[in-house]
Amino acid sequence: MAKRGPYEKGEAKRREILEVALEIFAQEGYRGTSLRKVAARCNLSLPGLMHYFESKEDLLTQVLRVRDETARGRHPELTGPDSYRAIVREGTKTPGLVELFVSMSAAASDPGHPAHRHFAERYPAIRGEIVDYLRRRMDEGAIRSDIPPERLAVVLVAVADGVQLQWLTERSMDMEQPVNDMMALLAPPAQNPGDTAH
Amino acid sequence: MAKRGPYEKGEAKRREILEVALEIFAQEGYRGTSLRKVAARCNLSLPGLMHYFESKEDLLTQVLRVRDETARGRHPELTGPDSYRAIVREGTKTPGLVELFVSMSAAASDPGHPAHRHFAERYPAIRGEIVDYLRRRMDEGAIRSDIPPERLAVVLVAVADGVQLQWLTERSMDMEQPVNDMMALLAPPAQNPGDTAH
DNA sequence: GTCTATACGACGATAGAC
DNA sequence: GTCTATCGTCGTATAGAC
Repeated sequence: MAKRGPYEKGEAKRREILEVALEIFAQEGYRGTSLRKVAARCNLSLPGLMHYFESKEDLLTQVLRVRDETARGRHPELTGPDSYRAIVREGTKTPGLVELFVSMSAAASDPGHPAHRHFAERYPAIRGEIVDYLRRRMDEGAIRSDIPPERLAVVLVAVADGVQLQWLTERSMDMEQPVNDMMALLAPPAQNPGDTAH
Repeated sequence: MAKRGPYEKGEAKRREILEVALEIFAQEGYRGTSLRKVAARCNLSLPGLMHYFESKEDLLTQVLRVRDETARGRHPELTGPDSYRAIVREGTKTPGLVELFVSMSAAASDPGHPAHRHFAERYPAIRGEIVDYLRRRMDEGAIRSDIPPERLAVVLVAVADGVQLQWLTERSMDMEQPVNDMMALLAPPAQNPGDTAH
């Protein structure tokens, strides 16, 4: 609102760059793709491209952010395992972006890396959503409640991420099955005779 | 045995390089550590170091292999979750090597990358060991058997890897808890009245 | 604010002398 | 087996046109 005039075009260009970068990484993979190549596809010189970003790491982090938002925004109605399956199904088609995600996870070790903040905020947010889902299903009695939902959320996120690591080298791997198995493990154990059974 | 003479010194030097590299990556992290720095600590020039390896990627892959072997070799008597806990406890002290592992996982996407073969062989091997463990515990009745051990192994490896990803940005995270929770989830459900109960 | 041109230092890789 | 020298490319930094 407050920003008008010159900002308008710049912001549009910035988004264009991010989308082009996203596309290139998806097609040709993140490794071996230089910023000069990205700049060329935007009809820009390298410094021209860097005018919009503080560093390469900054650009990559924003690419990751855009990827996250669009992936989730495409299926806002899905929740719980359904949401996971939809996201995984798209990840299968863009291995380069999965590679980017994993690479950034490693780079984000450094607290000074811009992606550090990104992951530090995203993980709690994602786990929070999962906790909400789990609590709801626990109240319904559809999920065992002997382990607190906060701890289960850590496990579920780990399964989702870890499966991607295996899938990167074993493309034949079914990324949905492990999460399905997890949900099966979360089914409540057989009730004791005098519990809530009729 | 068969290799004598010139090979002897070369092999020793090669191992020395790998150990020095392992040490540097553990201390200063894998990123921002150039091969020239590794070479310097070996009293070698860069080409002198590269005489022993085909490429940087090749060297890194071998570092990863050495790390794997020594980590497992240090606790050969442990099995199942105990083995995992021991390995995790060492990983906590060397974040640089965890970072290296995750980075290599991403790079190994490319079938032409030397680490691709490494992971392609290691994952089935690790899962195989887990399957053996699970089968043993299933026979004892200590673990539920409604999901085949091969599928559970995928889930368990995913949890182990995925927890590391979260831990890289959230160092306060307890890496053992999720695996403990997984083991709790694997406990057999309460038996039906007419099962094997006396 | 937007962008090009140019240069810089460091990287991994390689050729060839010793 | 190890070196010096050099190459091409990377991300980055600065000067200045528009």
